[in-house]
Amino acid sequence: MRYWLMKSEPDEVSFDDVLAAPGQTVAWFGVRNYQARNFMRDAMQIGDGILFYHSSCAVPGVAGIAEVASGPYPDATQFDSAGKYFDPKATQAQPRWISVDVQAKEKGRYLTLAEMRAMPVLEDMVLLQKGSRLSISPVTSGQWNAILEFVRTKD
DNA sequence: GCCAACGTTGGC
DNA sequence: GCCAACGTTGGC
Repeated sequence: MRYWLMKSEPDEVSFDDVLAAPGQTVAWFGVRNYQARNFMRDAMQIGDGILFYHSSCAVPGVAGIAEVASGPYPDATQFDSAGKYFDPKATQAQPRWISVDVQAKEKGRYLTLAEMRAMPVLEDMVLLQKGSRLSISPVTSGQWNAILEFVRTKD
């Protein structure tokens, strides 16, 4: 059982979009970074915890709690020549990019990036390191517990 | 829109 | 294999 933070642009897929999806589950598509891909392919297990993070928006932060709901499988968007995630070097026989399914579990208090930076327990988070841009990053159990406690706090 | 930081590409 | 140029990310 591991924990992860996964970034999504809410204009594209927000946490509410996942909550509204059938089974509260969506395919995590569009990862085009090898390190992030390798986390999905090699390290993620069904049931791992996910911090669903909203990036590139007015108030970036953790929007909800989710869970890994499938093993890795080829990301369909790499084969769509009309789409923005098309990769001409990927083939059906040798896919380059993968997806996992993500299921929304719990929506509580929104934890902003600014609030995260103010929490000493989170100072070592990969997300908060200078220059860090990884769209999928590991989270320790200590970081996870602190964030879960915040998310479950009433305002 | 700016720009720092990072990843990828491609010439050599 | 080096590294400059370019493209992307993502906060502000």
